[in-house]
Amino acid sequence: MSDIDYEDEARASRARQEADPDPEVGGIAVDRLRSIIERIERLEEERKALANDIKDIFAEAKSAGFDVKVVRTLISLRKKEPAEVEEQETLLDLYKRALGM
Amino acid sequence: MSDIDYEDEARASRARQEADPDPEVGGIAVDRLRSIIERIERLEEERKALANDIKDIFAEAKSAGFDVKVVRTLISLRKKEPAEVEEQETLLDLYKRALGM
Amino acid sequence: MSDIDYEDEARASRARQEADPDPEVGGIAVDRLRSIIERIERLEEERKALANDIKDIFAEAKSAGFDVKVVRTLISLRKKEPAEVEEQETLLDLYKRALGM
Amino acid sequence: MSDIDYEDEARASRARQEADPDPEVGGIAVDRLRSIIERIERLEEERKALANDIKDIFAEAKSAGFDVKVVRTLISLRKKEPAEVEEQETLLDLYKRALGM
DNA sequence: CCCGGCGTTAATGCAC
DNA sequence: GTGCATTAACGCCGGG
Repeated sequence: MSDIDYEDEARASRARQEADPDPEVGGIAVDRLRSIIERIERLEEERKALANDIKDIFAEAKSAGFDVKVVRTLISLRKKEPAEVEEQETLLDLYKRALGM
Repeated sequence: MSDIDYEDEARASRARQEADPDPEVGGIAVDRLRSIIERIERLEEERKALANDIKDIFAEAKSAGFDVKVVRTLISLRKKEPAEVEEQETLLDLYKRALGM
Repeated sequence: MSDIDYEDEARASRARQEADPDPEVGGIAVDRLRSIIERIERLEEERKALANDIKDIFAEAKSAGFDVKVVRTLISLRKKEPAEVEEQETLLDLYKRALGM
Repeated sequence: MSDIDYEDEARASRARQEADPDPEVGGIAVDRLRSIIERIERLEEERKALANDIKDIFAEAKSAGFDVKVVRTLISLRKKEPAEVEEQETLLDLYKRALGM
């Protein structure tokens, strides 16, 4: 363990931020770390907001009488290459027949 | 199975979209479904863009010498109530001691 | 916070384990906790072993020329009620037609 | 698309299973596929049974007054190398201090 | 008894 | 190609 007083360091860090081009605490580039974390947190908030919006739309779909699971399937199909989808379906049928299903 | 010709229906649907306030195909409120799916797809694109932004920042963190896994831990800790974190840590220590760890 | 010295308690606990029918450390039923954890760990090991076995079989399937993804789909279909599968497929077709897909 | 009648093939396949060392349906090694799927399904059943056992033990832990979440944390810590855990904790503390947390 | 939320787990895509 | 990290699906759990 280091004997640096990090509380004091933290206070001092803020005091010298204009003067020091690369302030460090315990060998850590404080401002860089803080910037990284805060940008990520901001973006995650936006992501969460979008997730909520999407959830709301699924709820709307449900209340409009659509089968939500099927709507999800449809969306995921639309993401894929049609040729790929066709290929997989063909193989699935083949395997089913092989098993007598 | 219905004997409606859905191909024709699909074409007809597009033709009468201005006139018909609630066009349906096979009992499905087409415009409603289309709207739902397109809005979700749009939001998912935005979500994906944000995910990429976040990934870039983690890459930046890594190249700046930070331990990405620890940065993640830090961010997740910041999301939680401090009291909750403290409580869990206290219990964890208690259980560890009980087991002689 | 308790003022019990857990280090001492831990040592004492080991000393009295034969004598005490319900040994506790810091209010924790030590043997109960240890039993719970060890049983879970044992079962998780078995689970992991089975997961490896399954992975091996998928690898075998792949090297035998089967499309692993399709095999997975097939297995998941077999888990579901046929009526349910049929229902979902019917709805999916209906939605596709509604969207002119 | 092939013009083979898979229904007939499936019936025929069962008829010749003793005689034919490598029966195929539509180019698929039927017995091989069936074997793969059935072995996987069997192993998955065992996996599910183990998962249930584990769940029961967590329920037991809960009713014995243990904090289930903390017990999970404890188990996951025990899976990791102690040196690794120590390293991560040290870094986490360092980063926290750098941020004045 | 059903529903939504949460946590876990399997599946996909990405980076090395 | 392998392993890892993310993301979507599933099942359990608590609340209405």
